Amino acid sequence: MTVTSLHDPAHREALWELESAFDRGDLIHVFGRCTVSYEGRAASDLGPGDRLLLLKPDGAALVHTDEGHEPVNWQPPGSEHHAAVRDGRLRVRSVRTTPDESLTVRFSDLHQLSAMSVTGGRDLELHGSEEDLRTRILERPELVEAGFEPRETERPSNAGPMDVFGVDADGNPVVVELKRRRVGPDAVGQLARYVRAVREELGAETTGDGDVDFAATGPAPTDSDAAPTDSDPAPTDSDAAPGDPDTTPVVRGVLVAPSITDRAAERLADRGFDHVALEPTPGE
Amino acid sequence: MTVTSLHDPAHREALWELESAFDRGDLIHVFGRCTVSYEGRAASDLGPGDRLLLLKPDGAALVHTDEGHEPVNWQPPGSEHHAAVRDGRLRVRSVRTTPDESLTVRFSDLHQLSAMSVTGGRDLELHGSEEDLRTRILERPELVEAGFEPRETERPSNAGPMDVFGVDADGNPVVVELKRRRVGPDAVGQLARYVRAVREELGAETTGDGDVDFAATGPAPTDSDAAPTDSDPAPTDSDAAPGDPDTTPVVRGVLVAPSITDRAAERLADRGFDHVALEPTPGE
DNA sequence: GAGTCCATTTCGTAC
DNA sequence: GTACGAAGTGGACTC
Repeated sequence: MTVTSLHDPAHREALWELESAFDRGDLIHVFGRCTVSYEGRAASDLGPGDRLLLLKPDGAALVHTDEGHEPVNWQPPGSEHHAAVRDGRLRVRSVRTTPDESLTVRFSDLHQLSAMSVTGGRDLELHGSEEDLRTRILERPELVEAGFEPRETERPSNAGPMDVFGVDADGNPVVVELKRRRVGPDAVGQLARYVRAVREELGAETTGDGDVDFAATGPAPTDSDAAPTDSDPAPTDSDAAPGDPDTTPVVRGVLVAPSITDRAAERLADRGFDHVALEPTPGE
Repeated sequence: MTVTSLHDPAHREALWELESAFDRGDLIHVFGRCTVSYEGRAASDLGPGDRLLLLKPDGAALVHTDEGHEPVNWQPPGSEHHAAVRDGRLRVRSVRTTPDESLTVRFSDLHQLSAMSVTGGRDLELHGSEEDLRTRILERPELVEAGFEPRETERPSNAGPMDVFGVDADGNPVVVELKRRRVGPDAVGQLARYVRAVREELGAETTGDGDVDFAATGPAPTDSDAAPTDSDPAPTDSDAAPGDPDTTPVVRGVLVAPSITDRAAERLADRGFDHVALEPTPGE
């Protein structure tokens, strides 16, 4: 028997079944009229209504109405479920710590209670993620631009790890930020942080260590010193190449995403960065 | 009768019940062994296992395993549910457009099917959100700092709407960014965009329109956003009146959040912005 | 519709 | 545990 189901159970009857379902590690479904209150990172109250309460053996609790993708209230995995009868009514409380949070469901009517034993795979194979985009680029770097050579992924920096780090055809360092979908200005800010970190590194260290031979200048000039590539003959507003090429470390920023918003494009242009339109998987 | 429940139904029996439950607008729960496949913005496959499929009358579909807060697969509200029997097995498909996406659940075994009619409130009263923090500040501006005067909320700008805009005791414009919880460097970037936008506005328009009388500087230099660097040696806060007070519009940035990460603090200092530690609701 | 930003985001992962 | 970023993010709201 993999499913135990009670129809319109008495509250105390439901309590017994709940307790034993907790012990069995079942997935539990309680449908009935209830109020819900939550207190923790925030606080909330929900008046009377019919809802579905899902209690998982890993501690997760979900309260669903008949609308929406998201549960109206919930408790994350790792919580502890407790059931009791107070004033003749079933009360289910799910509690966790760090942060201290508790979810309380008070039932006035119980329509159905089911306890289900669950077996089988939980691993999802997902395609089209940012990781797929990275793989695609590492296998075909020319999709970024002709002559691009990836050198590192998740390269650490003061601003955190950057998605892909490499060099262009001219040997200039290139920071690549990947997004699996259309992006707004925030992604440009993220890219800018990484580029800035690399510029500071090169400016500070003044070392051409490793196989990438960068000349070093003083601290990176104000900005907008990205190098125009041949294929990109006019970065909208780069007051290009002011100083001696020999002493100019050009750290470029490239945002790879299927598309970008206008505002993102502006910000990208401000910084002298490039956008490469690319999807995580080769469409069709 | 608010609940219809079938125990170990035949697949065709389940199909009939599903169809009529769709018609009734019921909340539907199907528990059984199944495989799941999704295709749309991304694509995924899930091997055989016991799962709970929740079908809502608004078009939402959720596939839950016995673990996790998040459904392993889903379809958002607005989708259309279709059920059929293929090769003697129940197949449920949920489809939507814009973007084109479909979720397919193929059952090999049906353990239980329930259809529930749902009535009652769905409105949640939530406390402790960013909006509560804004309300708190508008009612007690001194929590930001002595002499602070809020002038506008959701003030529009080139960089989007800023949470709170006002002036400090010296009449300097202040951009306030609110966060209900501890924040990282991204929030500083967001604040910086707004401050930059206001600076450009003041620089560009050179008009003291409205009741706030700001003088104007030249337009912000090319970058000024990502390059605090050397030329901008950490005006820790209110580097008050360096030049002629008459021609110096000091646009300040204030991040209001319960706490911030180290990196965020660095970035904040770089920009010369301030942090005010404040919770959405008065503690206790 | 697209753009922008909040969220009790959740989730994974590295430090 | 904290920090940081991805997500089929979802959801609300504006333009």
